[in-house]
Amino acid sequence: MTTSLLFQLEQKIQLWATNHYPESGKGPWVNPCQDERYGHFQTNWAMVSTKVLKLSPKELAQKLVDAFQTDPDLLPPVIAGPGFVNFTFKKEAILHALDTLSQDPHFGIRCVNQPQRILLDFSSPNVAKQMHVGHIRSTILGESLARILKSLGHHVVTDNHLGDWGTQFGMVLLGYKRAGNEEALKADPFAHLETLYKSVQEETKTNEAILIQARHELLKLQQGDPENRALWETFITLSKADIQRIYERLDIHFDYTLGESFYNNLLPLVVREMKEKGIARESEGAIAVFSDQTLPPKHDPFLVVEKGGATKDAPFIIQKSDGAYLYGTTDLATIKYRLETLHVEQSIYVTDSRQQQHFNQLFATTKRWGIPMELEHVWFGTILGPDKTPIKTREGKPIKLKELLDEAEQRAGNILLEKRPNMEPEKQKAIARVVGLGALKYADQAQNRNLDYVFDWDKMLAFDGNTAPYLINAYVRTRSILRKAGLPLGGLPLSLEHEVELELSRKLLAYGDCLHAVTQEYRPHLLCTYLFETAALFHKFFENCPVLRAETDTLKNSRLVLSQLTGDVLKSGLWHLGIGTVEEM
RNA sequence: GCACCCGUAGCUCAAUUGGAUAGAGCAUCUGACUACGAAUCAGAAGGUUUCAGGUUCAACUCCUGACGGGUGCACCA
Repeated sequence: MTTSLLFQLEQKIQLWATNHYPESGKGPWVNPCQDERYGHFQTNWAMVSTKVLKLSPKELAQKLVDAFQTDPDLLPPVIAGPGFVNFTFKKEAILHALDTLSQDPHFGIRCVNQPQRILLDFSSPNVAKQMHVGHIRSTILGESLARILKSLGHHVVTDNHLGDWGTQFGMVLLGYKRAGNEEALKADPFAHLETLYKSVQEETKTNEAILIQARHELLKLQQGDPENRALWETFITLSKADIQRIYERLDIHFDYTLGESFYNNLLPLVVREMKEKGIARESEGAIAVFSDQTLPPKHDPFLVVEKGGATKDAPFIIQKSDGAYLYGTTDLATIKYRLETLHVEQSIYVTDSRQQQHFNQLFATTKRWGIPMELEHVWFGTILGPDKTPIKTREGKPIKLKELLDEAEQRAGNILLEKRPNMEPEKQKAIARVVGLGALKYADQAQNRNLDYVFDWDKMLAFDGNTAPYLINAYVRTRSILRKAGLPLGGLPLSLEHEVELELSRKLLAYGDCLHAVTQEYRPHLLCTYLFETAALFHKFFENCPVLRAETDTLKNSRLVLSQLTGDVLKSGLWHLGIGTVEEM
C-alpha cells in the first residue's frame, strides 16, 4: 500500500500513456507545483512526446485531460500554457490519504521494487592519528545513506575500511624505534603516536633518506616481520578503542570494520592476477595498469592529454618498485572480497572530492577485471574555516573531532542555559547533547554535498533558519500539544478547513517520495530541505489553527492527526539523518 | 599545462535534473506574546543567475569560448 498521491498519479498517467501511446518513449513524469494558480501537480508529457507522436502539444494534452475527466481522486485536469496539464486532487482524496498515512507505521515510506545488496564504505579514518574534522563528513553522510537505503528495503552492509596499513605506519614504526617510549605510550597513546608520526613526516619533507627508511619499515610490516607486527598490534588496539568512543557518541554503526591490513594476504594474488590477465604490467620497476586504448583519450582515466593533443600515461600503480603495495591494490582486493564473501551487488564509497581520479581508475580497472559490481563514488567538498581555506585551529592544525563534539555540546548547553534557566542541570545536559550534535550533523548535510561549506557555529546553532534546533523545536511543539490534548482518536471523518492545513497535509504525504529522491543521487540535503519546509508549515499551522480550542470535535481530531503526523515525520526524517529528538527543550 | 568541481540577493545556500513569475534563511526595516511553548509567526526590501555566443516552444540547468575561485595530476591515502 502506498500513501503517496503523487506516486499513484504518476503510475496512472504512465499506464495510460503506455497503453495509448507506447511509442511515446520516456513517458510522462509529474511535478509537484507549489503555485496554487497552476494546481498542485503538473505534467509536461504532452510537450516532450510531441515530436515522437507527431501531434501538437495541445491536441495531446487534450487527450490526457479527457482521459482523466472522471478520475475519482481528481478535479478535472486543466491545460495550461503551451501544453502543460495541471492536476488537482479533491480534498476528499487528500483526507483519505491522510487517514491511511496516519495508520501507516512507516509514514508512507515504500520499498523499492528491486532491493539490492549494497555495501557502504565510509568514515575510514587513518588510525595513526586521532580522528579530526576531515573525517566528519564521510562518517555522517555514510551513516545517513545507510539508514535511508535500509529503510527503502535494500539490504545494506556497512564497512569501515580503516587506514591501518599504509605508509603512515611505516612512519609511526620508524618514529617509535627512534624515539618511542613505552611509558609515554601507555599514559596517552594517541598523543605519543601522533608526535612520533608528525616528527617523521616533517623530516621526510626535507630528507629523502628518512622517507626511504619509513617505506622500508612498512615493507617489513607487510612481509610479516615479527617485531613490527607486534608493535603494530599494540598501536592498532589503542587507536581502535579511541575511535570507537567517537562512533558511540555519534551513534554510528558498522557491520564490519575490515581495515586495509585485513587484505594483506590477498595483495600478491591480486597483483599476479592483474599481470596474468594482461591488465597490469611492469614499468620502471613498479607494476601498474595502463590505458587499454578503448576509451577516447579525453575520458580515459589512464591518460593525460597534453596541450598539442599528445597523450601521456597516468598509470594506476598497484605495486611499488620496492615491492610494497598501495591503496589501490588493497582497494582491488577489497572489491573482490566484497563480491565473493559478502556477495555485494553494489558498492558505494563516501569520500573527499580529491579522490575522484583514484576512483575513476579503480572502477575502470575493476571493469576490465570483469567484476560484476556496480560501483559508485559519492564525493563531497571540504569544510572551510571563516577565512575560506580548509578549517584548522589557530595554530594551523586540524581540529580534533573529539574537541569539535565537545564544543558543539558546550555551545548548545550555553544557549539552553540562557533560554531555560530553571531546567535541572542533568536534563539540560542531555538535551544539549542531542541538540549540539544534531546541529553539527545537520549543518554537514543541509547543503549539496559537492560544494565546500563554510563552518559557522553561530549559524549552525541558531534556532531559526534551516537548522537542527529549528526542526527539533517544531517536534517539541507537536509533543507539547499531544501531551496536553491526548492522542488523536484516529480514523475518519477528518476535515481540513484552513489553507495551511491542506498545505501541511500535502507535504506530509510526500515524505516517502522525498526519501526516494535522496537515494537517486545520494543527496541527503533534499531530506533536510523537505524537513525544514515541513517544520515551517507546522509552525504556520500552529499560529493559525488552534488545536485544543478547535470549533468541532472533527476539526480537533484532524488537527491532532496533523500534529502527530508532523511529529512522526520530523522524528523519522531526523533519525534518517542520524539526528535525535527531545520531548522538551 | 591538462582534468574534475564551482560561480545565483549584502552573506550562507535552494531550484524536483530542460519547464510557467529563480526560491529560502541570515542580516536590515515594520508588526504580533497575562502563550495549545515568541526557541515562533506575519509583512517589506533585496536579482541582467560572472561575461559573450549557440541549441530549444522553453536554459541557472545543455554546447562553445572567455574571466574568476577550489582540487588533483607515477610509486601518499
